[in-house]
Amino acid sequence: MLRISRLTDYATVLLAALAGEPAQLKTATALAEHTHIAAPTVSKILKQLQRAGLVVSTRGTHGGYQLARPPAQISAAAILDALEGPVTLTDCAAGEGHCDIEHTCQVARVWQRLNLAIRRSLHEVTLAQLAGIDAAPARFPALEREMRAATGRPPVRP
Amino acid sequence: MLRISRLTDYATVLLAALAGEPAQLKTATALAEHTHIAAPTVSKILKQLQRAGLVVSTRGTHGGYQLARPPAQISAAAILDALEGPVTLTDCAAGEGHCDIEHTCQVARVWQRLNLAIRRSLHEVTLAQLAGIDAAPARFPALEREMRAATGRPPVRP
DNA sequence: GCAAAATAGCACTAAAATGGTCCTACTTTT
DNA sequence: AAAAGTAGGACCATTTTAGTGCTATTTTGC
Repeated sequence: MLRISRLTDYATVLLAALAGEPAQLKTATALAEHTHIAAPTVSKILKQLQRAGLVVSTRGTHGGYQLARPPAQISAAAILDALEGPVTLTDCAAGEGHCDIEHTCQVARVWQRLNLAIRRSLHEVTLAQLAGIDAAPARFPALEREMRAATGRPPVRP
Repeated sequence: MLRISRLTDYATVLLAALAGEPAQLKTATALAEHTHIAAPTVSKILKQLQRAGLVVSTRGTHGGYQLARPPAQISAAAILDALEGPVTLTDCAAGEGHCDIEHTCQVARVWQRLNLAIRRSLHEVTLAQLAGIDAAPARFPALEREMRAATGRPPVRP
């Protein structure tokens, strides 16, 4: 849990490779060689990314793939959505609660809220940062401090 | 992805039920009836929670389970760890990078950092909040604002 | 106009994680 | 000794995930 699927990880690596020279077309096989990911898998992922509008493809002899937007304009959330669709932390959340403890059970509510917080974080991470071509590294420094302020107590022990 | 397994969700519900009257022993079957989770599954989960030290068990005729600590001292991170072990967002992270783009590829690094931020958030959420018996609701308000400050740019579009 | 080089889309298979069940052993109380 | 409970492990079914293969379709170059 709280895991990124391997294909999604591959996708970020492929996009990072494309982010190197955003203007240049790269073929699926070239990307496969460069990243050491199996060629059919690369193909499959690029098709999904194309459908999601993150890369544009050119067919024909000198065809290939390139980013649809500059790396700073592509968020990690967009990549995850492209590969895995919009995901929720739990499925109980949207369902009709048929457990006896509905009224006292905040569980689903809290998960959903946390889920939203995570999605927002993902939204702030850009491909430029993932690819390491952005001067400003991705940082999440104040999360802990903020959480503590919000919950009004010192951190509990694990 | 970014999903909590159903068993982990069940575990939080069971713990929330136990958090109602922390002093009281509850049997596995009683919890099953109360939460509408299948009895063998409840049993299985409680065993795992016991091994992880989140609940204590008493055997014998009037045995049962109860929380090992007050609800405010049990974090969501501890629950996840108990059910799923310490999780990483990707496995590439700890491995020896054998892709050609190592030097320019920050992918693993960023994922790890995000993973850490999420874990810290989970660490701040207490069972008391999950169970709704705490006056202060779990909130993650400033995450977005903080991220924006950290990355120094306006939010990208999805 | 035809061949080559590329992507597009689909279906299918194999493997792994997940969820759930069952059975047997141990412990405490009556 | 019996009953009520937990402990632990083996086991199976289902679903999800990862990967492969095949057949179009499009563009370039000769």
